Amino acid sequence: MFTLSEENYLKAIYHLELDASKGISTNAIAEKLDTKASSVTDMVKKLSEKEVVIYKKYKGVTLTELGKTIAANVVRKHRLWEVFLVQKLNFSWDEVHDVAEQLEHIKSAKLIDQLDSFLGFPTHDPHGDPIPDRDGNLKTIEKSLLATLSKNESGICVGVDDSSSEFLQFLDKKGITLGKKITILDKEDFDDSLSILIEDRKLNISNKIANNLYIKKA
Amino acid sequence: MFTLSEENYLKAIYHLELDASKGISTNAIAEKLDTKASSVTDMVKKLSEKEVVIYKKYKGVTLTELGKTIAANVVRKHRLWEVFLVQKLNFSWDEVHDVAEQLEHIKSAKLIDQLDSFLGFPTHDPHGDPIPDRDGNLKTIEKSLLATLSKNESGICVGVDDSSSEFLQFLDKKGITLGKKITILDKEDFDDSLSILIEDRKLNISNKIANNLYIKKA
DNA sequence: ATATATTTTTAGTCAAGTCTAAAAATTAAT
DNA sequence: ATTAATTTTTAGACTTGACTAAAAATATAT
Ligand SMILES: [Mn+2]
Ligand SMILES: [Mn+2]
Ligand SMILES: [Mn+2]
Ligand SMILES: [Mn+2]
Repeated sequence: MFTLSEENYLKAIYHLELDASKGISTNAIAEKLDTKASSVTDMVKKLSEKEVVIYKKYKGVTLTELGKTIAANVVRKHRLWEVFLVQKLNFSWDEVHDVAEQLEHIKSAKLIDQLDSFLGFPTHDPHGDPIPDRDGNLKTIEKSLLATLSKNESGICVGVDDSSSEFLQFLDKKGITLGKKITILDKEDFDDSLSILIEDRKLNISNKIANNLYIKKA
Repeated sequence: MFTLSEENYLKAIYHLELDASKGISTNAIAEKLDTKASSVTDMVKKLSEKEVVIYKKYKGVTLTELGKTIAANVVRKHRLWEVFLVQKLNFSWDEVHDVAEQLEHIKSAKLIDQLDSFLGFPTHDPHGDPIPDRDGNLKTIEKSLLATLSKNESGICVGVDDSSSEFLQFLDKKGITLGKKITILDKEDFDDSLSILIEDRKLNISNKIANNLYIKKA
């Protein structure tokens, strides 16, 4: 059994490994968990003892298969709870993360299986992130940052990169939500801003926004 | 903000105060929480610092109004989650307690309000225990132990005293569930066992069982 | 290649929560 | 009213997870 802290470390390493081929550095973990590098070193030794990470001094850390499974399961729980909060309890997508951070540590296999079923076996959370299955596998869909699309290309908005509540609330204000069709009308070379058509409405968005929105090309 | 441990102590004291007029003893709390008296003394001092209990050395402890409110809210969460597990996730009444022990510590006012609403503002949990409202008030219904009813009296089964999973599974096996009508057909002086009619079925039950079942008299 | 900067680890400390063993206070029994 | 038994508190220690400051290792720059 793993403590709340251990689970959070495993999850952090899991997320960091998704876009990093080498071993994960002490500092990277410390930054992600908003803690100190010395604390990370301590914990990483303990996780290594428990055989959920491989750790060589000064060389960074990688998850073992067991570690990966445990981390994926925490992520699975986090995302299923987020779906629950949005679909059943009328939370908006910018309100769910902090509560899910707590709920992801509840221990009960039956609870999570039944929740999954109750929600109709969702494949993605409210931010478009994939939900790992019971074995920790996640099927990623083909998606591109809106900023990488060319003029006249179009697709469906399927996710966000930054899921801070500030960004999500901004999207709400602009009427940008998952599932909507977006077409690039024009790209401005000067500041890389975009003129887009969202459903049937015209909108100008900055490059910063376009770099945080995922589109599944049509 | 209160830690998980502090919440568990407050809840234990809350439950103990329900049937005890004097101050709650260190030992009683230790037994309820399956911990040592010395640990209780330490924690009780801390709770006293935080003004959620009144504590005088060797004199036991009582909850302050603030302490009562916090404890009642934990109980509210515990029982609402139990309802959720049974009504929405198909748990049986003997499976919910341990998971609810974890869920009761999740911190989010919105979560619990929405859950309450989602469940249709239930007044009682799956074991017949009342659910405190947002202010910590609970309306107790008139109920009597089955063992105290006289021959030919009848009523509805509305709760259990012992809610261990062993007892609950025993009741399941005998077909005794909340909401069913029970009539006393006969009482055996020799061993205080009862012959009862449950709905339209005849059943013999021991005094031990009858002392753990609550009936709302017809 | 050597010096400088950065990263990582170690060493020592701390708070929360628990424990055991011993001392002190209270309660019960003679 | 003493003595004996029980309950409660204190004292000291341990574990987890964090921190600061200093030392050691690695990476970068001249
Ligand atoms: Mn989240
Ligand atoms: Mn998410
Ligand atoms: Mn319960
Ligand atoms: Mn209950």
